[in-house]
Amino acid sequence: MDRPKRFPPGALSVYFDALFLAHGPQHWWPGRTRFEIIVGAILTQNTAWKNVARAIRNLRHARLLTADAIRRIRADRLARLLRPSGYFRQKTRTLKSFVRFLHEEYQGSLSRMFAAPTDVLRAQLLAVHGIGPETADSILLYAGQHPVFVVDAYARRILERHALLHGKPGYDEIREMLESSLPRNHQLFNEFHALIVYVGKNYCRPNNPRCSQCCLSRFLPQSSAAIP
DNA sequence: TGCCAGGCCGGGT
DNA sequence: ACCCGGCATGGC
Repeated sequence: MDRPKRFPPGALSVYFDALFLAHGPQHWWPGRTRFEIIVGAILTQNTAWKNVARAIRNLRHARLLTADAIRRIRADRLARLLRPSGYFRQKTRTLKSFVRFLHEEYQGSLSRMFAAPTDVLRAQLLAVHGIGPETADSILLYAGQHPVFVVDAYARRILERHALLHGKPGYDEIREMLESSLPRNHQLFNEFHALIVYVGKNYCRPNNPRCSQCCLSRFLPQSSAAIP
């Protein structure tokens, strides 16, 4: 069992500084409460945020942005409200599963839940139907301030574009590479992931020649900076 | 008009 | 251990 692979020393820190200087703080995650952040993390699975915002607005108007309210509401009514976010039957089931878990394991208390050790809570979240690695880590980081790096499609694409991933690393391998190449600081992981999403949305898109804007290659040794 | 968006699961090799 | 189809809506 060897040490996780790492990125070139210092490269990620310099990249982060450049992104932050260029684009400023992103104030993530969008959401007024921890529970709303969790709901957003579930609803945004493979879905444009604009659609998620609609569904969250529906929940807010129906006063359903608490775990207890979601636990008590009928599934068919919840599903109607979630409709704009897509996959609404799946997401109804996932939300219901999460609040049941929260109720049974932590008496419905997010404070108690987030007081659990990161690795324990991560495993528990992954056991909830509909919550996978990215959703679990988004919940841990953005709602709970646990220091985990969220690996999403944007992060993967940017790293692949710059030939920083060798072979076909899985989610956890990429996450460990990122976490072990940076100070383990939840505020850094928060801002870094948010900036990656910003750059991914605006520049580093498939077939976009302006992908040079995502800049990562400028901060790497020539040997690892080859862009496909 | 098709293609895509801040994934995840289950069944098949 | 991978690979794939299904899940669904709204925007560009």
